[in-house]
Amino acid sequence: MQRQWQKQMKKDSSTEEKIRQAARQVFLAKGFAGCTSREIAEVAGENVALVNYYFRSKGQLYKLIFEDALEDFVNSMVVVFGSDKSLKEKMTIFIEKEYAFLAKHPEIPAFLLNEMNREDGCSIHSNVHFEKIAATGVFEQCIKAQQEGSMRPIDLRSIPLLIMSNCHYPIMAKNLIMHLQGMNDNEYEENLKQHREHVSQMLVNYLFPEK
Amino acid sequence: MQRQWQKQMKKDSSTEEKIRQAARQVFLAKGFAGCTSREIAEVAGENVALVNYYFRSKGQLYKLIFEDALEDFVNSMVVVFGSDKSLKEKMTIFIEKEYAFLAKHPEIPAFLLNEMNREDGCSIHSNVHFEKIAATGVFEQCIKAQQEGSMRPIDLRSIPLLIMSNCHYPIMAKNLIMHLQGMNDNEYEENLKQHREHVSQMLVNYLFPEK
DNA sequence: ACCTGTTTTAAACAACCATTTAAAATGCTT
DNA sequence: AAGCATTTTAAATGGTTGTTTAAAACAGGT
Repeated sequence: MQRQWQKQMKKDSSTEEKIRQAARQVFLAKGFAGCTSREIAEVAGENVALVNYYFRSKGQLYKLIFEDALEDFVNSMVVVFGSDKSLKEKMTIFIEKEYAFLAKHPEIPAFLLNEMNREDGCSIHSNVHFEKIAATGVFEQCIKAQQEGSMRPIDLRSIPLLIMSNCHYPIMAKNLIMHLQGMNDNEYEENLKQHREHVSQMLVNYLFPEK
Repeated sequence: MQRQWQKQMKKDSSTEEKIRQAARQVFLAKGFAGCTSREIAEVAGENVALVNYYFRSKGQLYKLIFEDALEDFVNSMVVVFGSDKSLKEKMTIFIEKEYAFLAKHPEIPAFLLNEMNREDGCSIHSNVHFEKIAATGVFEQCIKAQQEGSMRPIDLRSIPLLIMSNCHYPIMAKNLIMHLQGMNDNEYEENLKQHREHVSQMLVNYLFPEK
């Protein structure tokens, strides 16, 4: 007996959803081993047993959150690459959007990265994410640009790495750099704006050399 | 009653040192919350109680390892900056050495970074590390180069960030990138060599523009 | 009001955690 | 060989972990 209005309710404010959101918040902040089921339930304002009632186990819930975060992460790329701009424009826009996205979700890169390094971690068992990016045709666009000579002829696999390095690291390493350089939060955020411009210029200059 | 030869012994193969090394290995691989005292003792091949006997607590031992790793990390920078080469040369050499260092200690960047993001984590309570780098005079060298026009006049705090982003991220994100792009270990390592060249060229081109 | 399936609760569970204890083993000095 | 401090051990401590249980509360249909 399916009651549609109940299913709808689930996606909004049900206990299940409250726990899911609490789990996302806590897992992203502290990682799998760094938190407890009880902590998640507490943040959700619900009983501990409900975590297992709705999600069977802490690990199962974690997998769900991981896939969720990975999807957000990949989607934030796909949007830009799927447009019909030139490669140079796409990259400039992407860097802009990526910095904006990471300002809202600063924990995602480190979360995914750590999870992939965890032994027995949630390895990525399908290439659906890669295909999503490939489906935008951005790789063909690169090959064409390289043939035309407008783009530096480098291994295509190095390009995402160059971009991600310069977008993700400054967010992930905020606390490390801040402390090492004796800055405070405001100073760092201010510096980040300048830094974004340098990253943008540097990458464009390198990948699309003039002459 | 201090027995000097015993103190010497401690630094080599004593139980204390065995535990310290085991702790370093395990902490770097799994983080503080991701492992147990028993696991460390097991790797060291010693009794669990000895962890507390020699280091009082898991947290105390962790702090020791953290400082240790941070020092290695900073030292790997100081060596290069302290030489009497030109800035451009220093940077090229540094990137080379950093990639080599990280090939041997790939877990260090993520370890330090995560620790700095951990609530109640080992924040850096002294600026001795920063001063070690400053003492090489590399910052003055930068200012002079910027005044001469041989170096792009950007905020000095952005320069370490640019370099570290492009040196550390490709190591830290190995598993993530590998899985997303469907590569294997050998392919990634191969790609990394090319990538290092791009990083080197790109940074030099940007920071020391010709004309 | 009663039945029925779902949701929530407090309590209990065994397993494991970091740490402590007290006794045993070890090695050096005399 | 005896004495002594240091080192190592097995066992126990109290607390916390993820998960299960069984009963209670709640809902809608009849």
